[in-house]
Amino acid sequence: MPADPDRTAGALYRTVAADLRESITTGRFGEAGRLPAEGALAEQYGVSRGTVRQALALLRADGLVTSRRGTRRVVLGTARVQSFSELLSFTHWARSMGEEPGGRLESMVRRPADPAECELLRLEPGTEVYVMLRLRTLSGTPVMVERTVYPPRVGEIVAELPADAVSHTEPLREHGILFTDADHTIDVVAANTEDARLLGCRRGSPLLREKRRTTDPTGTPVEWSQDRYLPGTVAFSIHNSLASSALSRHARDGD
Amino acid sequence: MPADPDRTAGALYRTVAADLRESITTGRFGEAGRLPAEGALAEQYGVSRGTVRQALALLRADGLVTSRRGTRRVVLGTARVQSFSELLSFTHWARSMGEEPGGRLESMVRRPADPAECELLRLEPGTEVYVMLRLRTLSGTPVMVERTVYPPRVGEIVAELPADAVSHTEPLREHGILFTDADHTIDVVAANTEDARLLGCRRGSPLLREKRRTTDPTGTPVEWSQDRYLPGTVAFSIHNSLASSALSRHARDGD
DNA sequence: CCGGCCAAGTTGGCCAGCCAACTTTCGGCG
DNA sequence: CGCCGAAAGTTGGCTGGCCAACTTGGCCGG
Repeated sequence: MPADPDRTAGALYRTVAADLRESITTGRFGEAGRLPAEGALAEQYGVSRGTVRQALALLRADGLVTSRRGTRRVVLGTARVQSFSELLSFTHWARSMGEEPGGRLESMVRRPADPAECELLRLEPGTEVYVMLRLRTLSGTPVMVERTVYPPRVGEIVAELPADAVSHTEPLREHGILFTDADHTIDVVAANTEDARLLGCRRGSPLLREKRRTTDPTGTPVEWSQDRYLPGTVAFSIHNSLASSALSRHARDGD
Repeated sequence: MPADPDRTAGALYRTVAADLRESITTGRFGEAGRLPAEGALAEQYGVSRGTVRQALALLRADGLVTSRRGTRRVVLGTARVQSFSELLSFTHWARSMGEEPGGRLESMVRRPADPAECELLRLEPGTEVYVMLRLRTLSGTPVMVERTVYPPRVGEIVAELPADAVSHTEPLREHGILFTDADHTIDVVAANTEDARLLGCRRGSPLLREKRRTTDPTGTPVEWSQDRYLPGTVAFSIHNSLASSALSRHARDGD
């Protein structure tokens, strides 16, 4: 699967968006320059203005351009937003940076879900889930501990994978398990004994935690994961704007 | 300014979106139920299908509903996405949680910008900037240290505010300084001596850091800020999907 | 009873057009 | 020279329509 989803689909507006994105990042419109008018772009690409507007909406959501009534769009930044899969898949992300991803399976157990897990994965109480613990490495050095809970349908497939499989999301996709929507929560926790042992840090030392709940196109949860990163190895980056915002700030209230 | 931007604008699609959002969060369509068809909604609200689609695009971006070709939309979650201003303004955010925000100005100095600041705020080398250091509190207890660099146009206004002003963004808005787009980067840092003194923690103890660069509608940077939160006081939450994604994961490479 | 095919329902995508709101520019006038 | 107003340019918003792609459920035949 190509890295850029804009290029994959046959949708016209994604093609236009991809082309504009490249023009922007290569500086064709200048550092803080202005884009051609919607009408001009429509004529240039041979599409309707509505299609151009769809393409520009993608760029605006990524924080590449501003847009307000009355003036041409202005280049905001020469973007770095990766594709959705680079965010979900550690493997994909690592490779896009030119690093060699690795994973060591520590444990994989099957047990009844606790009430909280049932709620998150939307399962009947007592359903069996698959709980995985993996140490993830970049070019051999440990950077992250991954604790993932899978519902049966997904866990059955993951359990069959070889223990040294680097990527789990890719085989899952081939089995028809699709990841399309994810909710992330990011905060700080202290390393517990297990974290410390696996990551080679001291117990109590700070880790960047990403909690993630992923669903498939039907809205069915397919994954509930807690990833704990060593400081200095990763940072999360988000763009938001008045036009549309998916980021929020929460008070923490336990796990 | 009302909390919900959907309600403020006269735009039809925002009104529809706000109404649908409420219907979803009050569970009118069920926990994981299905929405009425676009056509049905169009008739119900007396608008065209295109307008309904615009409204639904907002909900999809917020992670409230899925959408795929062939089936009705499905409720994903009963959302918690706040308005854009609740993310940018500590004051607004605190009040929406029922907490009493406070701020103590530690220092406000004017000095030439260093090269990195010039780059970020897009200023000529050597331009004078205003550097602010503030301790932010929730109901009296310190939770965050805020270090903000303002370009002259903005800094001049902030410098005139009383030292005990709780909110800075609100007065700025009244002076015509608008915050519309922001890039956030989230990671972990160790508290330095100053952080430790202000927050009452130990030097070297972990803090959740949010770096933020905010621009106005013209794309001109108006703020560059580093906020450092005590662990356990805040968490950041993001939704992303295959359809559109503004979140990304980065390798850290210094500040 | 099971499986496959077909039709209805639904969303994705694209087009053409219209008007309103807003910004910028430019020229005229004081 | 500077201010103000008009006009041109541009994006936001909304309508109505059309077809394609896809999902679902039911019908029919084996």
